[in-house]
Amino acid sequence: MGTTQLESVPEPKYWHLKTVLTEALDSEFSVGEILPNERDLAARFGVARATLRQALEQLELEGRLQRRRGVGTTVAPPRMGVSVGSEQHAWPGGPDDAWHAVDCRLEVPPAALAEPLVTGSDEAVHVVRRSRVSRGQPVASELLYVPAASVPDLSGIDAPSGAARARAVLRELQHLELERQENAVELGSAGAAEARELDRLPGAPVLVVTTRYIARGRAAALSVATYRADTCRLTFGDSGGVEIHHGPERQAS
Amino acid sequence: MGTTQLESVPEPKYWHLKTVLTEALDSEFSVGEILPNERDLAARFGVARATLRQALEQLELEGRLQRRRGVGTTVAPPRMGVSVGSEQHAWPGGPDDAWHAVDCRLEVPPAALAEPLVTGSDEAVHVVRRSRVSRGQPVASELLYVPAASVPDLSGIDAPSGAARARAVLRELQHLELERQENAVELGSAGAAEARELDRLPGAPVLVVTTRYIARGRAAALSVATYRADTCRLTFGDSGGVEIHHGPERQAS
DNA sequence: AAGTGGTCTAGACCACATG
DNA sequence: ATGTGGTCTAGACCACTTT
Repeated sequence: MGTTQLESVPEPKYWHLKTVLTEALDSEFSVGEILPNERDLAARFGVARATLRQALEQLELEGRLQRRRGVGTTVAPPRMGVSVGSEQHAWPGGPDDAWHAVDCRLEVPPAALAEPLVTGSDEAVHVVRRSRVSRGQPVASELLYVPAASVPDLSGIDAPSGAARARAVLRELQHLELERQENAVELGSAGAAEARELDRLPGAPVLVVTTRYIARGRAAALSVATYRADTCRLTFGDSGGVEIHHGPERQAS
Repeated sequence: MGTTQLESVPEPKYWHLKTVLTEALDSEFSVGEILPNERDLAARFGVARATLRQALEQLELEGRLQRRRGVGTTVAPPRMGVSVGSEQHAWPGGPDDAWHAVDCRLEVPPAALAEPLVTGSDEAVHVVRRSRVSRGQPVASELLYVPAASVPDLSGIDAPSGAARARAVLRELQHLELERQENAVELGSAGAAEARELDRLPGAPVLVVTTRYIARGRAAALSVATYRADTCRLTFGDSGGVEIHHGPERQAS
């Protein structure tokens, strides 16, 4: 024959690059190790920097690489499993929940949330801001919308805002009997605020977990939590979750 | 004073573009409507095509747009909620599950899955391929790994492969008593095979749902399901899920 | 054949972190 | 000051769908 009649559908360069890099990561690199810079890598592979970046972007999306402006590109550790929507339903802020309250303000929620909250469109609700840290790294940022009707006894609390008030709202929530909770996960991108909180650039991919807490047949609270998609694997249902390993990938010295 | 001393941190053009486009989508466009082509849009906004594309990519990632090569860019409908990990644990292939079996082969699973499956590294297992369609659109593709030990009575089945054998394997699974299941969700990108199955380009963002089915204290099956991240919102726990609406967005005529 | 989005290039400049 | 990744440009060509 002579010519190998394959390549009738030549795969894009960045795709091939990604494959090569993935194999290199699996076999020749250690977690935490820094890669050559983009200009050198591009030259080494004989492609334009933009093409190389296309491959690196995908690898970062898959949690294999971590890139930081001004610093460099490093090999990322395996994603950490973070548990969401535990089997035994529980209010946020209860014992053994991984969050810590940051702030609380009284605000009118975005129009997009009016329906699931069952509040009037212009009705102000308590907005509790919480953050979640795992292994010393911020992994999620949450906005918890609590209609005033869900925490009727919120009096005698002098703090009009701040972490103290946030904890007070969460404490009052526990008094309600939780019927059930509804969860949803979808892909999103970090807004300016979440990006700062998660130590990422705006637009970074995030997993958005929306939880509706139902009590007495009504939505007593609505949580919108954004998790770093590059570093997190969300586990739910029963304990733990499944560990997936890439390759040899030793620990960097 | 004079100059508005803001813009000390000027936001990137593509970010601003994304904001403008989002507002336009919310107020001036209908679901299914086609946008002007990229060259025209770029010219209209006075930016390079690559910059415009950066904005469009993010909007597609967020499920607001749908782009198809050779066709154009259209306004995407709201994401559809697809239920995963139903509350009442059940084996795959049971009554009222949304999947349909496609194929089944006997293969050695990728090394990365050996540990969660608890099989020997070189042990072949049944690999059932299933696909899931919702509203006439493919939304997910699954590989279900079933160790031979989990389906001991798989004899008298003459079909060595194909959909018939796949259904047989699933049927045999029901005989085991399911202890519990462990779920995890993470972000990934479609490989060549999944991309074809999901009607997307390779590298498209997907939500990977890994489920480990536990019976008699051992992993009796392992499912790796990849969902289209652009069109799907995964719901779990109790029924339904939370509906989020963007804006007016009328239905296209 | 025409029109669309997808890939690729070779540059330039900017924002950020570090020495 | 230097080096990194992030943004942006103005072009070119390719793969695909539709007419």
